[in-house]
Amino acid sequence: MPTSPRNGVDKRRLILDAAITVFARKGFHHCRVSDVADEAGVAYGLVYHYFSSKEEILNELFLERWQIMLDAIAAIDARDELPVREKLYEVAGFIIDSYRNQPDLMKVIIVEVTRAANSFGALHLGKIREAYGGIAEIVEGGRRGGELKETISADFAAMCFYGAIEQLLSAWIFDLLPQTEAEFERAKGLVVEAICDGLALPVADRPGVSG
Amino acid sequence: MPTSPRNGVDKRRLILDAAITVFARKGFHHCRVSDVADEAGVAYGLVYHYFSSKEEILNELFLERWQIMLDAIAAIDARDELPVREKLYEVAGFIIDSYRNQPDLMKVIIVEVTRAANSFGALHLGKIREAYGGIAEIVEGGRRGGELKETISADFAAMCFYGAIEQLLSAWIFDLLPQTEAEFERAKGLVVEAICDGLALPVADRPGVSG
DNA sequence: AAACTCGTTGACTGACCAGTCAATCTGGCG
DNA sequence: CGCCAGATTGACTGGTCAGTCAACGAGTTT
Repeated sequence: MPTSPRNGVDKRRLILDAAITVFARKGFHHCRVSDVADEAGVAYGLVYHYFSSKEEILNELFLERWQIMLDAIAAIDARDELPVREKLYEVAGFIIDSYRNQPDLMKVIIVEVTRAANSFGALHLGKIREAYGGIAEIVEGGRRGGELKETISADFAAMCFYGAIEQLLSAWIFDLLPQTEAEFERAKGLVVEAICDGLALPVADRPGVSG
Repeated sequence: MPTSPRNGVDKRRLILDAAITVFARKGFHHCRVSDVADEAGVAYGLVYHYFSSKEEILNELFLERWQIMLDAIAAIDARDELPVREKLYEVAGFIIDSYRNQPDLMKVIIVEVTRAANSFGALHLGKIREAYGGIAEIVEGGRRGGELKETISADFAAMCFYGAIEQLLSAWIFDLLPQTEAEFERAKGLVVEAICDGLALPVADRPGVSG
């Protein structure tokens, strides 16, 4: 797996970045390896010098980014001084910022990997499960601390939380929701509020029936 | 678009059902049209007698099922006597039962269509948007009736709700959660509780600090 | 029974494309 | 310089597969 750049340019990185663009634009299955090579401004064969197959490129993109997220989740959970709600806010914030900074990459990961895990190896399923697990850890901490209720299992709660975030990203990816800086920031708080406090108005606050 | 069966058997239906099985097992992109034909016990060419392309089969499967769901959501929303919470329970129940009764079909729809809407025409995006819209209508009704809070928009709330459910199905599809009758039933209530009441323990109920 | 309709068959083709490979280039080193 | 290692090139191949099509067959009509 050679990595040393001939001149100042890391061609391997160039190919990975080109793949992000191309996979995001045309979809993994609808693009050719030559599209990636062209986008990278590199000869067709060079792609196979650095990667053993088209799928390995996708693999690499996924694993690289996913690991960063797993580490971030673990780091957030380790900050014992934070209340759960803020930990969850940090997690939502991290994922949303990931999309803000690298929308194409996140699009590829969500559209081509996260929901297509059957086409790929069990490797990815394991990694995805780890993310659930990390969030579940945070929830578990909140339950132990008496901040979260016990009626909903940590795993189930983590799933709802992650599901809401992924749906949010999907909505952005498919242009069903506006993508402005303000919206990104607002969404962080909203998703935490929705999941932590729920949608229901507390009975005490409800208007009288004759209202 | 011919439909009349030669003998008692509707070959078109046979092909559609075979496609569900094959798409679910190998994935849309990783199976051949001949796999579908074989599974249906039908000649290769007959597939093209009833459908103009491989994609049209997937189209048909998606639209057929999705429309049923859209109608169900609208029907649930129309039952004015129900409180929002029960409407949402009905929606969650409908989708979960859809998976219980036709796991392969739901797997295909979620894995190949719902999250891959970029590969397909805007037709599907519109339909998916309609589902969000239908749920948002229900939420909107709940807000008008003073049952749900106003701080979270109906669209955003609908997205969280649908996202949680889809993540739940995904977890079943990829075998990350047990799939028993009891689990299916329990999940219906849990997802509504999580989304309506949230995960947080009301402050009043929290144990004392010196607990 | 001849003619017609249309469901049904499966071999075939034409295009596409992932992956290979032999040749070429470039820079470093003795 | 002469040689080597590794980066880079792009034409080529081998296999795959979606979609076509000419022929066949089983009812139906006249």
